[in-house]
Amino acid sequence: MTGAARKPSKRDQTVSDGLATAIHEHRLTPGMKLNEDEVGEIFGVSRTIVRSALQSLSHERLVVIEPNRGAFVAQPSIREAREVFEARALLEPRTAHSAAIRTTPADMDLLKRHIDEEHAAIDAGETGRALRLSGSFHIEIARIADQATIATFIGQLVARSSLVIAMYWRRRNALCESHAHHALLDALAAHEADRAEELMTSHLVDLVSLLELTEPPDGPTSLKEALRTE
Amino acid sequence: MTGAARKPSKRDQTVSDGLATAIHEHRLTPGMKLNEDEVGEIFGVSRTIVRSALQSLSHERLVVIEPNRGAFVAQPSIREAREVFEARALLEPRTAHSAAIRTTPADMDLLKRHIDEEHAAIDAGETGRALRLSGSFHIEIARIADQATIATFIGQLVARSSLVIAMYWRRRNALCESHAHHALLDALAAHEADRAEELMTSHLVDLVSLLELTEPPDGPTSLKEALRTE
DNA sequence: TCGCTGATGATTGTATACAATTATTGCCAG
DNA sequence: CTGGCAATAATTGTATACAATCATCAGCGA
Repeated sequence: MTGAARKPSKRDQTVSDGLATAIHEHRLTPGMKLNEDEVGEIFGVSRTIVRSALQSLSHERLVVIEPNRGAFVAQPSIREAREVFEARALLEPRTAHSAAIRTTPADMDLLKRHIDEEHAAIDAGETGRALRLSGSFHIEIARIADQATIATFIGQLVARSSLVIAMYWRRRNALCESHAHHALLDALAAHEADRAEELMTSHLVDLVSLLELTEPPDGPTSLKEALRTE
Repeated sequence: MTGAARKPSKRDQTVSDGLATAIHEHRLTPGMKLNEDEVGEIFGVSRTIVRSALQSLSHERLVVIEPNRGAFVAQPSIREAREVFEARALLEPRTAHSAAIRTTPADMDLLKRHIDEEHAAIDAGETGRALRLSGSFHIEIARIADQATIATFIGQLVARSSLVIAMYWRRRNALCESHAHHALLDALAAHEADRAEELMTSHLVDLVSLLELTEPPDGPTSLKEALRTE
């Protein structure tokens, strides 16, 4: 349930969802090459479908397509990383505000279950899954705010954040942010919109502070990529 | 120069730019069917390219792809229309703020020339072109703000606004908004960030006020569309 | 006349074949 | 042994062919 959007005829969606999930869970890491034949064989579809899915992901900036060279998992620059979180800082707090006003008991149940899953994933050591769920939490809030357009943007930003985290999050001391999510949950439950807004703001600030956006990113995945002059 | 983004191998871009421009200029109106063979023949490319371009436009919500039925110019609902301008209200004022701080003389020249072109188009009665240029003005400001990520979002919103205007702008008494753009220009030139922010806010409010978002939209383009039960 | 059903035609969905481009490897001159 | 170059292989870009789905309409029966 990443994003309820257009419908490029189902099979494209399967492939791009599969790839997107793998990226969210850091199983596909920045810079990796996505060979069309290979991907096609994995999902049991032809290159036509794969190309369609890759273009879709490229539009969301999860993948970069270099003409005649192929598709690669995106490697957001430090600047891009900053921009992504600046955009989130612009969109998410107000969205949390709106969400706090509209949160229904059903929404609360969903969010609670979400956090539980997140904890379970952390306890089970499935950091990849935990990370993806952590992002979904933000998307869920955007959905509750009932602003589909903004929710779409936030969805894209969360997805890109996953790449940023993969590249710039050096200190991997477990996702300590679950506390922040809990606090947000409380504010939403109490319909305290202003508090929710503030909590979201500081939560995002915290996230950025956990990144190391002053140094160049990790070395590339493969030697080839390392020695490319681009 | 609508958007400097990914590069799906040049030819897709040509087609999708062509279609997008036509939509911006209201030569393609909401609900129109975009037949793949037809479009392909017009641009001299195969359906492969056309489909790629259509998917791209569908991702930006300018086009809606209905599985097994084809691609149509999007018909934003009243709700979508509101959301688009709410999102703009969230993004553009702060962007104008940033832009005011960073505007260079070169930027000013560009914006001035832009406004001149806009006026020329209005005087020449080319309302379509005027409308497109009016949108580009906003995009230009986002570019000046030097936030590529947010600029991309604004670009999409401006594009969708064009559809909203096509559907909901009943009173077509010339684009009187050029005054607002002039005022913005002045604020940018003077680096008065706060004023630029306020001007942008009120400009967007004005724009929305010119729309009629209380009634259902215009009748469909063709009888077929009219009688569809969707 | 109205409504249903089945055949026909048009359009989209997918796979595959071929062309163009890029990457790799082996070879030879220096 | 090194560096450049040419041949080969691998991969992407595009067009086309075929399959699947949907729209249209004629024909039939009520």
